[in-house]
Amino acid sequence: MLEAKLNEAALLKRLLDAVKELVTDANFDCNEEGITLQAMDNSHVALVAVKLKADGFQKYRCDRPIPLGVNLGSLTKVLKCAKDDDICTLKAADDADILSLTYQAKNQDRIAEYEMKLMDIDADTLGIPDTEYDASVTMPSGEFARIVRDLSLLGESVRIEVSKEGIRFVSDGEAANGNILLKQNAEAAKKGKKGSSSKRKGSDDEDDEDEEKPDPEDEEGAAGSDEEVSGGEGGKKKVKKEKVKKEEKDGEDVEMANGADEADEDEDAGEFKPSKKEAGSDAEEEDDDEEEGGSGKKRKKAPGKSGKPAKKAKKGEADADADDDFEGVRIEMNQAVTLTFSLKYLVNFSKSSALSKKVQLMMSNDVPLLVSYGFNQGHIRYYLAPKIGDD
Amino acid sequence: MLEAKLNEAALLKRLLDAVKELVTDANFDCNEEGITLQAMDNSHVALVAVKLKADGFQKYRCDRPIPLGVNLGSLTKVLKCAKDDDICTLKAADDADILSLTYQAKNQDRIAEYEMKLMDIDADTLGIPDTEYDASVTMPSGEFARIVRDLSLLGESVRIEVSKEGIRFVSDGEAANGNILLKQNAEAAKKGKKGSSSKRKGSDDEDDEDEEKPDPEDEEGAAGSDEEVSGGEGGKKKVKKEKVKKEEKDGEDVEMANGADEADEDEDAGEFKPSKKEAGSDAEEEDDDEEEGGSGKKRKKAPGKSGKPAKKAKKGEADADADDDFEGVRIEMNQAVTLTFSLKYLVNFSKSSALSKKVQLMMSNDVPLLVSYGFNQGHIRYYLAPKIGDD
DNA sequence: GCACTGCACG
DNA sequence: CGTGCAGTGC
Repeated sequence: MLEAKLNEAALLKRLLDAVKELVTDANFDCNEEGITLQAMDNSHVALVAVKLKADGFQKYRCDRPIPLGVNLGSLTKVLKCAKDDDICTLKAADDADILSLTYQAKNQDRIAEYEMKLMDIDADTLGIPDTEYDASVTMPSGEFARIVRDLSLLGESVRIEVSKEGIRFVSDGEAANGNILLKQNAEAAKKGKKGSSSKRKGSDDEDDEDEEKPDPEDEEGAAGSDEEVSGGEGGKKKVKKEKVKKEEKDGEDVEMANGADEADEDEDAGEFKPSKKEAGSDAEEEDDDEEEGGSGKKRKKAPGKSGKPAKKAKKGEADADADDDFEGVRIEMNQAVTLTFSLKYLVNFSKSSALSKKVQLMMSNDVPLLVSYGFNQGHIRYYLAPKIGDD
Repeated sequence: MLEAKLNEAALLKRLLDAVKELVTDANFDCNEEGITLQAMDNSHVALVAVKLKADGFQKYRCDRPIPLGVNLGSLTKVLKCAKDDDICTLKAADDADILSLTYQAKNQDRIAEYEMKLMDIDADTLGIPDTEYDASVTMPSGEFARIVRDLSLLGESVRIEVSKEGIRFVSDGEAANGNILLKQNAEAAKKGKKGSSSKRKGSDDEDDEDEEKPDPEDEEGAAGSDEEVSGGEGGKKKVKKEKVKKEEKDGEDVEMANGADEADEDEDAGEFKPSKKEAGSDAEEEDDDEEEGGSGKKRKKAPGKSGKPAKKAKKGEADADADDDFEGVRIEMNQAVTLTFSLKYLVNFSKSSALSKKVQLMMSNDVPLLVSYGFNQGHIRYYLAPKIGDD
């Protein structure tokens, strides 16, 4: 039985607005740790991962893992019936094919109940490769949205170049070329709000639950992250373990083609290859890593990139952006990275701006880009394989 | 070499929004006086003329005349990448086939550079007949836009009747007829802000550079109008010289079919006939008038209509609307005029409302309507031949 | 290939 | 609420 009480329906509404264009149906996987959703987009090029932590709810109870197969269009409609500040309670029986949503006005004088049919969705939930990234850029989410929207007018893809200079977005189109350079704000380097100098790690990614160790300084560290990061706080915030394990889900992991860490299939950059749980062979690849959670770093297969001293990534905070009021651009990198991506997807990702004032881009050469928006209760992350060649 | 720095990208953005639906490609003709664009619409029924004065730029330099052949769709896209208040710099080498646009945030923390391919456009730039108009109506641009949009729902064309009574827009549609009468505001007559009674002329048209004589009382008189109008200030503001010469452009003038002044080809009301510069014969027609600028009145070919004592038209002001805060409808006329126009085009013209709070309609029987929006740095004008008969 | 309708964004 | 863009149908 699931019962999850959310203080503001707005969060769910925004999440669905962000995801519904990318995916039509998906499982909301509920377990005692919270609710996660993972899905590939319809053309299997991008991957979305949403996490809502149990302790972010006003009340949360989930006796045993339940996958709620939802048509996102339907859920969006139902959520439109909620006011932004309604208290929203989700309920489902263990065996249910129905999800109940209750909207309760804060002033108690209105209660609305909706019931939505659930569906059986083939869980092509996936194991997300645990990757270390060579570059992490944190910037205002609105700015990111604006840039990719702008460049999408000119061409199909954007080359993102991260260097000491800053981050540059370049698009070559038929009729026009464009390039936008954002320099790292000077203050970004010294803004050691969380202790170590520029290492504030300032990411919205609060690292997946099993890999990070809660960082006390972090506001959201309290949110119950139980994963440990590789380096001490000194290093650049490189995500040590981006591989999201298929927690509680056994055997359903899918291999991301570009997740270079486990298998060096960098050539697959063009598209993720989700393996259904039924595809035992593929699943195995990831499964071995699945169960270990406590000790961080597991699964860091691409050690070469982690050469730099990883600082104690103070990730762990879903609300990196929430707590970090720094307005500018922060870049943390071990080496320069240049990658090319489809703008169509980035534009889509950038719809999540409503969820966070900041966005974090994590990149390594030949590895899928991670675009991460963190908020108090969790995060939404997108993975997008780079284009190969430089088309 | 051209380098033009505009303090607000918004101006260019609005200009392109206004023009791009009418014309797909056009030359931006740059010379030391500024930048002009003249083009017929795709079906050669309407004509647009845009002027941006050199002194309206924060910085302007143009060593020698350069025509920049631009695809307006592409330029629109590139301009969408600018924020309204970005400082926008246009650059082009003399021989260039590339236009560079740089957007600089006012706060300096972002610099975006775009390069757009230019094209060779057959300069069917045209000489715009210098017409005296029998009636001039200045009204809020939003009101004009609303009226033509409304009437376009009912029918294809509108009959515009200007009389002492006011200005009336009449549309007869299949299912319904409509007519809207705007009376001249009483105050318009006495609002002798500039000296003579209602003659404030309040037009957005600041008359092309060489034809007007600056009128001291006019706020925008300073804008450098050097033409004199026929009558003394007492008369109605009739535009004495609407013929836009092809400044700096030699031989490229085209004759507007309906420009009745030179040749009395009123029968051509249906469509403009642009003559390429190659068409030497046509060009000559207008060229003779081209060079005289200082002494007003030149080129007043249709004296018959100027029978009334034309008041000193205080045109010359590009920012007629800018300086004229008068909110109502002002009519200045020598004789009643009734003309019928295609609403489709008027609706299109009215997209320029973003550029000016006021619009000026200039009409004479059987002559193309001039719809003029003035702003601080210049103007945008549209010419539309009347429908013949009363269909 | 063009036009119309629906969806999404500002 | 209005405008623009994309997808579908004719």
